[in-house]
Amino acid sequence: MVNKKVDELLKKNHLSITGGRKKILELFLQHDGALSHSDIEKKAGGKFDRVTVYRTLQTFLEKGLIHSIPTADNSIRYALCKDDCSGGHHHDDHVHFICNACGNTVCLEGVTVPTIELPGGYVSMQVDMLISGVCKSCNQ
Amino acid sequence: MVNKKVDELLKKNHLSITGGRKKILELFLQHDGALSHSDIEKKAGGKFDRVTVYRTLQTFLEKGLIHSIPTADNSIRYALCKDDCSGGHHHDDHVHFICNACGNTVCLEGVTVPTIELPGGYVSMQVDMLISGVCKSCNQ
DNA sequence: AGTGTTTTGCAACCATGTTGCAAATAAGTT
DNA sequence: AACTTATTTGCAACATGGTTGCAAAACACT
Repeated sequence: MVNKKVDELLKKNHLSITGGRKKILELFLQHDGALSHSDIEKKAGGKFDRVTVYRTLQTFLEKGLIHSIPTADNSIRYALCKDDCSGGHHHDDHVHFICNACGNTVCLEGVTVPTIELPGGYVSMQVDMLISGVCKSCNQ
Repeated sequence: MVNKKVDELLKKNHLSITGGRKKILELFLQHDGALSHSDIEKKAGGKFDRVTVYRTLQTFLEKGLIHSIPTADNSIRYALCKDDCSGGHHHDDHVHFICNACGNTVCLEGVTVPTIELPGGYVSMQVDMLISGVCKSCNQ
């Protein structure tokens, strides 16, 4: 049951179990891809206030339940962290794929970010890869 | 002289030479780092209308003079394309570094984006790398 | 200098994101 | 189950970011 999983996740992260949080977590679990704020608002059917959605996403981010994906069109997307993003503030490096055809964004879990040689003096703390192209579903 | 270079760049791209465009190009040439829309507005000292800045950036993007850099905080930054981004719509892959200390964003020209093995069915068209950490200047 | 095209500034508008505060809801206790 | 406290929500209001239409100004060309 999805509902049970949602409750567990919230409890594990010391968050009050409320309707809004449950609904948004469910959406993430169901969708299997990244969601933007407006995606969530639409899918939730106007049932929750805009502000609540913003605050919930903010909370989930801080607790490490989701991570944010930068995009070129100024619309942050969020995706569930598998394995709780190794629990805490230190996020893993991610490879994200944005499909130009369907607009969907997915987090490629299997692909590892290669190590990069930076010029002297630069210290890397986090690496994000953004790959755009055509995804599996759209590629016939 | 910077002024001459600016004029040349505009002429080469079949753009009318106007005060606003010259000023914005100068800012990019001087700053050696990525600029956001609001950066430009501030640095230009309120001399130009907000709309003009937006439209100028849009034009520069289309002509391949600048490229946009996705960021995690929903504020697109723009940077000059060295070598005119190999002239045209096909942008090269870029590695961008965002400093958590000074907030500055630079385009690391020397670093090449490694080739990545994507899962079957995925076709890559463009790759962007976003590395955050501490930059050379801030690292003492 | 004169003419046609391009660019600018203004006003108005919509989308996105934030803050303060009172009302509502959840959690913990007896 | 009722009560108390802490947390969360919704509302209003605001700030910022970005777009569009249109008339006036600036530019390019002869």
